[in-house]
Amino acid sequence: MPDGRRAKGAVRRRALLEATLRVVGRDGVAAVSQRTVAAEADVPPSAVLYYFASVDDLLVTTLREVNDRYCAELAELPSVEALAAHVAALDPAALVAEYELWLLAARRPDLRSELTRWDATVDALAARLAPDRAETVAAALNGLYLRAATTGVDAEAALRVLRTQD
Amino acid sequence: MPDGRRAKGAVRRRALLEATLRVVGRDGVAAVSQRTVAAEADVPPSAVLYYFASVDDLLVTTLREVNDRYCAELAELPSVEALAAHVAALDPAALVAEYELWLLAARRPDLRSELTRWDATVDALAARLAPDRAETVAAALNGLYLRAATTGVDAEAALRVLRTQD
DNA sequence: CCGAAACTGGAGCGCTCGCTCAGGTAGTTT
DNA sequence: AAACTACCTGAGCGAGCGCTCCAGTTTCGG
Repeated sequence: MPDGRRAKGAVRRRALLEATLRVVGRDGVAAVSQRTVAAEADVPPSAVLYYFASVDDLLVTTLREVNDRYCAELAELPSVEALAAHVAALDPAALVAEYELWLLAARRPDLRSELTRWDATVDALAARLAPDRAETVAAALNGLYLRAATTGVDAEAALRVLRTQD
Repeated sequence: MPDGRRAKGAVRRRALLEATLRVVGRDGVAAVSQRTVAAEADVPPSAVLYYFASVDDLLVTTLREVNDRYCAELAELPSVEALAAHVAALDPAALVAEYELWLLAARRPDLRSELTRWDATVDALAARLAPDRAETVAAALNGLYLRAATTGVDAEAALRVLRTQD
C-alpha cells in the first residue's frame, strides 16, 4: 500500500527542485539560498533542509536532474535537421541556467562526472548523425548552444552551421 | 608635476582588478566580496570601496578589462593555424573565469554590449580567416573554447575541427 | 484507538555580507 | 613650518546567510 505521508513529501521535494531551477534561471546559482528557494516553492525555509541534507545538496541534485533531461533529449534526435530545430527551439533563459550549472560542475571535482557525461552525449550524437565530421559537428553544436543562450539561433542558420560540408 | 599620491592610488586600483580576476578564476564570481578581494590584493577591505563605487562596480570593471584583452588577442591572429594554437594554449582555469564573467554579462542588460562585442569579434575573425565558411568556424571556435575550459584541447584536434572542409 | 513515524514550521545561533563614516596619515602648496 | 587637501583605514551597522533545534500536526500500521 502506498504511504500517503511519503507521497506528500515527494511532491514537496519535487516542487523544491523545480523552484531551484527557476531561481537559477532567473537570478543565477549565487541566488540559490534556503530562503529564496523556499519562497519560490512557497514552503517554509526549514522544509528545504528537511528534504535535502543541505542547500548544496539541493543544488547538486537539481544539476543532475537537468543533465539527465538534456542528455535524454539529445539521445532521441533522429537527424541533423531535427537537431537544428531543437537548438532553435531552446529558451535562452533556460540555457543560461544550464550554463550556470555547467560552470558549477566545471569547478567542482565531485561533479566532473556530470560534465563528461554531457560531453560524451554530444560526441555520441555527432558521431551518430555525422560520422565523417563528428569532431566539427560536436564543436559547432556547443558553439550554437552558446549563441542560442544570448541572441538566439534560428533553425535555418543552425542547419547551415551543422551541415558543414555542403 | 605628477602627484605621487595619485600614482600610488592607480597602482592599488590595478592590483585590485587583478586580484578580482584571480578570485573569479579560483572560486567564481560568487566568491568576489569586498573582504576576499581585499585579502587577495593584500589591502584593507575599506580600500576596495575607496577605489570602486561598489563591489559590483569592481566586478564590472574587471569584466570589461578581460573582454578588452581577449578581443585584442583574437584580432591579431593571422591564420587558422595560429588560432588553433591559441586555443590549445589557453589555461582551463582562466577560461572558467572568462565564462563566469560571460554569464554575468548574459544576465544583465547593462552588460549586454560586452557580449555582443565578443560575438562580433569572433564573427569578424571567422570571416577574415575562413570567408567561405565563417558561420561554422565561428560556432566551432566557441565550441572549442567550451571544451578547452574543461578537458583541454590539443592544437592538432583544434586545427582538424577548424579546417572543416578538408 | 493508540503509539509511531513522517512531516511542518518558527525561533534563533554564529557568521559573512555590502556599505558608511569619522578620523588619521602623508604629499603638496604657500 | 604651517595650512591644505587628497588619500587612506578600522570600527561597526543592518541584513541575509546556512543550519540546528524542537514543539506541534498529520497520517500511518496494528
